[in-house]
Amino acid sequence: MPDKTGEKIVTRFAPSPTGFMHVGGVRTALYAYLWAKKHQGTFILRIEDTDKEREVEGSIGHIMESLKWLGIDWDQGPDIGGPYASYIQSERLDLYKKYADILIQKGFAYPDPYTKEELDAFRQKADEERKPFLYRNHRPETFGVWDGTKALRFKTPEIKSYHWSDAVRGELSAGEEALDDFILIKSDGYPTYNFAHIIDDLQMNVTHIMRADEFIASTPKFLSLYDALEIKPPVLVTLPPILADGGNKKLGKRDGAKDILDYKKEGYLPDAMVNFLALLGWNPGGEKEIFTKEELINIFDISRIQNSGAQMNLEKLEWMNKEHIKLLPHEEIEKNILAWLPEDKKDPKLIPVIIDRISKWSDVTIMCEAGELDLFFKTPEYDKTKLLFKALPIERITENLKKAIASIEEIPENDFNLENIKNKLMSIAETLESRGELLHPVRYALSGQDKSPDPFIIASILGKNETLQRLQKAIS
RNA sequence: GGCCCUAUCGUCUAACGGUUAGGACAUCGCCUUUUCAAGGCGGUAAUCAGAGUUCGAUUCUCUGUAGGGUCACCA
Repeated sequence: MPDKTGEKIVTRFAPSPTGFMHVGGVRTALYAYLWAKKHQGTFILRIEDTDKEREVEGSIGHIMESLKWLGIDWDQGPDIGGPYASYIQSERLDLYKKYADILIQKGFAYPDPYTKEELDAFRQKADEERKPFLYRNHRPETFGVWDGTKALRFKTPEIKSYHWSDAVRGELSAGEEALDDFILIKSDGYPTYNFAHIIDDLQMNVTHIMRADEFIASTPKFLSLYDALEIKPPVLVTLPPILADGGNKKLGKRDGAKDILDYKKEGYLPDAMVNFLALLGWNPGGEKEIFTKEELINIFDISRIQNSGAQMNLEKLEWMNKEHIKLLPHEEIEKNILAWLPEDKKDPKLIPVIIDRISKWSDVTIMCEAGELDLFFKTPEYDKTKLLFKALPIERITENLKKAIASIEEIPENDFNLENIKNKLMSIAETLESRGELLHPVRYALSGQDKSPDPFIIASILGKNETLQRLQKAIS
């Protein structure tokens, strides 16, 4: 491995600016980042904007914002520059032209004489014959000088079966059918991904290419180009696909893959997202599952990346986010809950009832919208028959409630806290046949709801005065 | 159709020839101060199928099956 020979590890994330980023892209970026950082190497952000048709305005900013949110910081990139600037492919056209000329000189590139219609006809014929379409079957005998108005094709030097090694998948191979004369430079002057990424990785000294497994099929084409250029390819690190939640289809934008920043909007923690994505397709082998970003950098290892696809699992993400919330200092948790509470409910006293009921910050909003906190702000209207506990007569319940009122009145205003309320109420409840016959009516009288936090915490939040008023109302 | 990749509980995964096949999420049950949540404890649940190699296969080989990728002037 290059890292053992002292060669500096250089990885890159090279998205095309065609819209938002989803978890698939983010995980590719994350693995590249973790591997570079683990070796004090360099992580590059490069924008592959060679398809002007598909480009979406604002994507680059969006991509950078997404990575920044997650703390995936790049050492070289479009905004901060670096020794190989520019990091935007459309600004590097001269470089591709230079290498295109080299290929032409070597006799490994030629202008494509066909029109789109002719090409489509070839393709259709191959399709009808149930054969793979191979351009090289139609390669012209002789070709003229490339003047830039036609597409420039790569003339595959040798048609053969390729065998190569992948850091994740091991030994891979493909038949000759995988080799073809692909386009290096399009007729609009922009290079294709197939050509540009190889030139860029070469120039930027990239040592490891993290990529999705859809590129396995075109690897022989790349290898053939490396051969023509007489350069050694970087280590290929093929990542397993991320599958849509509940299915076995690869997660993609058409399948409802979400913008990674939507998770931010929903109140997921970046560390939780990083942790979750790191473990989706890789794992360190132990039984520990909660890791900080720094821990991940230390233990990440490409040799333990998974071969097969992994389903995106929202429930596990939520669980993991909750675990990461628990890691936060208490003040931090309170600050966030308060921030997510609507203006009319920003009361620090509510935090104890909220804190265990959320797995992400937006759950605070959901709780509010469901009216779960309303009972703390207005005296509830309720069905008095529900005060009853099991089949006990109303007289017995009233009697219990009176005892509760009496005991609560004994608590001094200044000592009206959770612990004292609990002690007082429990001391009475213990004397009864069942604790429920006191606790249930009290809880219901205070909350007016079938489901609510326990009576002690409700009372402590309501305060002595309001607690007594509600209990009085129940027996009146 | 050609070429290629993949295959352990529902899901994410551990086990790099010998384990009662382990953990986590989810699920189910019980417990804890009534309900809900949280928490604790416990349960159900998997090696795709068939051959072969081997004293012994989840693990190695082959075949089949299933799923996926790819065959663009997209990346």
